Amino acid sequence: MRFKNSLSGEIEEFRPLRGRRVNMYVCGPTVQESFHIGHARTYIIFDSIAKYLVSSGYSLFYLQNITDIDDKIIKKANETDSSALSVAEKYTMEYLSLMNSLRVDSINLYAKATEYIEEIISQISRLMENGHAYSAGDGVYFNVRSFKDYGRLSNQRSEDLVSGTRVSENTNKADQKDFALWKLQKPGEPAWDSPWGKGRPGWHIEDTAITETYFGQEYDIHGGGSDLIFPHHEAEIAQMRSISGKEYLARYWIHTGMVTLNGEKMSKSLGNFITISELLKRYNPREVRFAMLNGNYRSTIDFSESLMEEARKNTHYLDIIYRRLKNHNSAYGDLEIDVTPFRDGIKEAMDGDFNFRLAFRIIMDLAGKAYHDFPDLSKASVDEISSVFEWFNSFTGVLVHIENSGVLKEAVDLILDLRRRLREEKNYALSDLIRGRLMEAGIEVQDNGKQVEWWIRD
RNA sequence: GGAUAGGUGGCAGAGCGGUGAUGCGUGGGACUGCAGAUCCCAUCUAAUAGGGUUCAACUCCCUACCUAUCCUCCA
Repeated sequence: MRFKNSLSGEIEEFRPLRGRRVNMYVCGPTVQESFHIGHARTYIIFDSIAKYLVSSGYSLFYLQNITDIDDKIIKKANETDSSALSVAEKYTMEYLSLMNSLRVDSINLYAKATEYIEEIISQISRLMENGHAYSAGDGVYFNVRSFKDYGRLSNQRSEDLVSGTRVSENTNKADQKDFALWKLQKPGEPAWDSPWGKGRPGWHIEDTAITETYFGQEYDIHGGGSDLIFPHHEAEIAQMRSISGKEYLARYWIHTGMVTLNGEKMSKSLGNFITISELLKRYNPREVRFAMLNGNYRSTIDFSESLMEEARKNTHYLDIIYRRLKNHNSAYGDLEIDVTPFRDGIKEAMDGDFNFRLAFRIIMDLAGKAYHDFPDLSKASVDEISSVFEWFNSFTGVLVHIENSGVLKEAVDLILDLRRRLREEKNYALSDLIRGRLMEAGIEVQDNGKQVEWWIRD
């Protein structure tokens, strides 16, 4: 398996530190505001990458943090006359629920920053002891000059970094590049005890505290949106490596591209975002996943209706074929289709820097072939094709869930059988009424010649 | 100004040093009680500009220009 490592800028062969075991960490959200399509894209991509790693035989520990204490959360709490805790809790719940809707369910553990204060303090103490951090007027800072590789991930030379024009000067810092490890409490702010006084952690330290806890000082993959490369990921590297003295924090870094709206980055601060909830009112989760995966994961995508419509069309096409394969209820033919080239093609696409777009194209080709030859297919071929679909679905999550057993199926089949008789009697008024009512109840019905197909709308 | 991706047909987007992927859209046809879906055909002097390498460049190299993102919080 090969993919682009942002640290080197090269596509590299993936070699985990310990055999088939893989530790992957992805930066989660700050829970202060509703989540938008950009978040959806990043987390859907990593969900699919995680699932692909698992389906390729790796034993994966996928860890994600949730930033539940931060300046913006406090600001939001003040604006809404509530506590930082309740703001964080509200949006944490919303986040988890959205991820659940989007079938993002590969994360083994969500770690909240506030539950790792002890570990955070331990890291800051070690940084103080070995001279990489210092206490200043309003908190504790990391001394960037003390870490020679600062800038390596983002390819920035340390000297080029501070122009001073856009950053409001903080006179407590010894150097403008330095970043906060611990912020001392201001009136009304939530705070924890520490050797440097009551306060709260800076943004970057939670990640290394959490990853050190579960993965140790060096691990395999670190992911996140490309807007986190600088300064966030640079800071994480500086913190952990200054403690560990090791060559790496994570061996491989994967960064996802941004989502723009009318050519401008969708972001909380600009306010030009479409929330995931709004999107889910108009498109089902599988369509959203398709749209977010259907392209190079590192490229910027411009969000548009046509992007979503294309995803909708393609998803529906796959649904039709997959449903037929799974609900095969007519005679089999004797045509054998060799699925090996399709399976290998998808594998090759995915192993080559997670080329979802190409994998999608190949599954579409297989779908077209299956549809075209459907009546002639042998049972073995139907099963083989289904298994390719299922494997594909195991990491993309774009296929429809097939309801092909149970009480509901019995009931719907019965209703549709009665409707079939009405149609034979040309009682279209009643048969259309039944179809209409089933549709209202969320059951799609399609008449394809004599075959009637139905499924539950999602 | 520095860094990182890119600039391909109406749109989205691959691949390849030498047969113009594919999807969406559009046009036409087939099928159909209706709705929906599907199928077939068509849609093309496609490569930001200018140099260079080569028998041959969209594909390699250089230059310019343009776009997005980062250099402040951000997925």
